[in-house]
This record gives sequence, C-alpha cells and structure tokens, in this order.
Amino acid sequence: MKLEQAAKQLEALGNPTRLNLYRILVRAGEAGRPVGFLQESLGIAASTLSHHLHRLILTGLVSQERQATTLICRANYPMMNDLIGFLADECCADAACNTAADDAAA
Amino acid sequence: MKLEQAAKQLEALGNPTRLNLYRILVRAGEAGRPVGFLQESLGIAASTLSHHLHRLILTGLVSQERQATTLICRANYPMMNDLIGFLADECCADAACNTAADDAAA
DNA sequence: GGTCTATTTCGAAAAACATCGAAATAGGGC
DNA sequence: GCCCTATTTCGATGTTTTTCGAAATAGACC
Repeated sequence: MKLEQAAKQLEALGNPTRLNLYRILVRAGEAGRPVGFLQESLGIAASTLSHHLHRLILTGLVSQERQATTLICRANYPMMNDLIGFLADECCADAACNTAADDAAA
Repeated sequence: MKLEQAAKQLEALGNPTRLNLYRILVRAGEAGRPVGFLQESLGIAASTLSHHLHRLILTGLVSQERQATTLICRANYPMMNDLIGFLADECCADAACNTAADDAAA
C-alpha cells in the first residue's frame, strides 16, 4: 500500500464521527447497515452523514449497495487489514529489534 | 481504548508528512532517531517538524528522550498495537460473520 | 406521469490545520 | 559567564474540514 493512500484512510478514520460510523459498520459485518439506520444511530444531519460516508467510500474503507430505495453500507474488511498491515509490517525494518517486536506482540 | 483517543491517534497518522515521519520511527526501532535526522530526511522546516512531532507525542504514539543537546524520538509500539487492536477487535461483534472474518484474515 | 421516501448536492460559515520564517529557549563546552 | 548548536514557540497566512439547512435527485409504487 502506498503511503498516500494509507494517510488518506487514516485521515478518514481520524474523525470521531467517522470512526464511530466506521465501527458500527465493522461490527455489523457483511450484513451492513442502511444509511438511514446510521443517521438514527449517530444523531447527525443527513447531509453531514452523507459527507462523511462519501469520504470513507473514496478511501475504499466502505462500500455501498443499493437495495430498492435504501443504500446498504458495508465495511471493506480486506482494505482494513491492508491498512493495519501497512502500519505494522515494517516495524523495526531499519534496526535489530527483537525486544521491541516482543513488546509489540505482547 | 476509548474512541476519542483512537480518533486522535488516527488523525495524527492521517497526514502524509506525519505518517512518513512515524514510519521512519517505526522502522528505526528502539534506537529511535534524533529530531535533526528527521528534519533532514523529510526536508521540511524545523518549526513544521516540531509541530508535527508535538501532535504525535500528544497522542502517545511517539516519545522523546534527551541525549545531551539532541532529542531522540521513538515510536511507542505498545500504543501502536492498542490502536490496531481497537480497529480490528470488534469486527462483526453484532453479526455472525465467519465468512467475513475469513476474508479479513486472508 | 405523480408522489412518496431515501439520500445526495449545493452554498455558506466557523473552526481547525499545515506551513513558513523569525525570534526565543535548552543544554553542553570553552 | 559566553557562545554554539539543537529545538521549540510565536505570529501570520492560505487551505481544508466540519457542520448545517435547503434544494435537488434516485428509485419504487400507484
């Protein structure tokens, strides 16, 4: 994963409203959640939610699927794991760090 | 970990300059890197770097230790793993999602 | 085609952020 | 105590973000 893309995704998750929203979707699993449900849960203006959803979708962290008049939103798990991998993978690549790696794994 | 804190940390990592900076420290391991080295590596104004470092330190992702006139910066690995745990831990908590978990682990 | 609900786009305003150069501080060595 | 290097704080500026309400669009159903 490129640094720019990872930064975009982290930035997208770095807003409390969006992180909350994203967690709801992560917990929801493959079933996903309709936009309306998310709006109820978060208690924010529909336009604000739409804006945040758009940002998450742009980064690839969330996808949408139409079901009749409602839009179902889902967390993109592979993308989440790529991002986590980006953070952890090169740990200590420039130094011998057995102890640090142990600490990290603990 | 609380959502607010996680959001702060993600936001801190969500800027390309800071993510780059953080990765250098993650790769550096326990040895850490002096501020001056980071400034050379990133090619930004010292004041800008100081600002970014401050933000990373506030979130707990980075720590500093004085060695004579130079300041050594280090990634805080346990904190990084807490953050990663926060993202992944509650995956599918609200739904049966064996298939999703498999996808994510793949 | 009209109407209903669900959702997005538009436009605007306040707040936060990124960046820089200049000036100030911290600590060590003479 | 003075100077030198390393780093931070200050002050300013332009850009981006967050948020909302109002208006526009999307799709289903009659």
